[in-house]
Amino acid sequence: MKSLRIIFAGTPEFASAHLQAIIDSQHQVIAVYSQPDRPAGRGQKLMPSPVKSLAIEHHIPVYQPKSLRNEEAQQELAALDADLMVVVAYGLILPQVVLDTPKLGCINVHGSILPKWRGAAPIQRAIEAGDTESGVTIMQMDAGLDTGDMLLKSCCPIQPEDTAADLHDRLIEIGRPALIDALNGIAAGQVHGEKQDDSLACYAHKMSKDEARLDWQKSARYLDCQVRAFNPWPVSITSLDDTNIRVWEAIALEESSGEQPGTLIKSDKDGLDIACGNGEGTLRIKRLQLAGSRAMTVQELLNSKKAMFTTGKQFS
RNA sequence: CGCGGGAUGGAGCAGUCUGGUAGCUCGUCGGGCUCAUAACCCGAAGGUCGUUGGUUCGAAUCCGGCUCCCGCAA
Repeated sequence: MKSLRIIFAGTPEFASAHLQAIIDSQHQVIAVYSQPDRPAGRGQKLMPSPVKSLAIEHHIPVYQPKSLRNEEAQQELAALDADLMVVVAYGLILPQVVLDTPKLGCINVHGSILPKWRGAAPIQRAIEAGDTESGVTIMQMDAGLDTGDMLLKSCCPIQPEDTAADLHDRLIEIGRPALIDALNGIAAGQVHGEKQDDSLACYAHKMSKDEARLDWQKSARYLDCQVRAFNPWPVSITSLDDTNIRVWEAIALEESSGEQPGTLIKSDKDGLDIACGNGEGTLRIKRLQLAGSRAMTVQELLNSKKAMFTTGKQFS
């Protein structure tokens, strides 16, 4: 079977895991594209992306243009003379010129079953929406946002307690072999694209901190999903006594109390039970984090902060 | 030098300002009560107070260096 000369473009860990899979395959990664180093972490130190770090480890040349819209970057890419470009969570828009540059075009690994959840945060939005199934789709890229012809799909269930981190890891597990299958198929000329049905499409908007606050008017069922979708980032928050509390783990209970939404109705080792909107259940917080401290279970926290969580108090 | 909080028995914290040989809640172990218990009662074990220098008669506590953790901001 023919070995493809591949340019890999990606940035976060989801991408680096797929890069590793190609490195371990018979195909050859001739160059890596990743977003420019960004100030990250405390102290705003410049941090290389996971993809860049892995590429350096394997002595693969790294390119970090701010954009692929200018000719200089495009010529640089053309000079690499690649067969195919594999794009995974790169974060830059590829102009048509770039899509046409590699002999076999560009393919993308996307963390959803397209056409559902096109866009930046498919994993998180699927969990937030309460989906019971997810997967990865490998597609031939075109100029639209995740609108290209689908080459291969691999599905998996979403468990009721899955966080975005859990699903992320699972999609990596199924994404790696799927990508290699697709590459082998492409190398053998045996892959055929399938058009997406645009009428079934929906969009997964980028996660933002602004939507992280729990709205106690909403149902327990939804808040349960939100907490899992926002874990590990940006992490749902709520407030008590004017201090922010990050909510790492919570579960919806069926029972409703009739109390005002946001009211703490029970507080013990099992968790903090909080009334939700319109008699729509109760949310039990099981793991949370106060400013300056690590995330911990309610049981641990109550050993010292019992007074902070007396029943009847209002979360906002 | 982006702003800020923190490091104390296995866990979560108090004590630090106003230096004087360590306390709370929980866990663990033993015993008791009970038909029984995750409940209750009695008792016990367990800590070089992150590290390193300094001040002092004496430092968890005051001063300097270092390491690590975390919130904000990105």
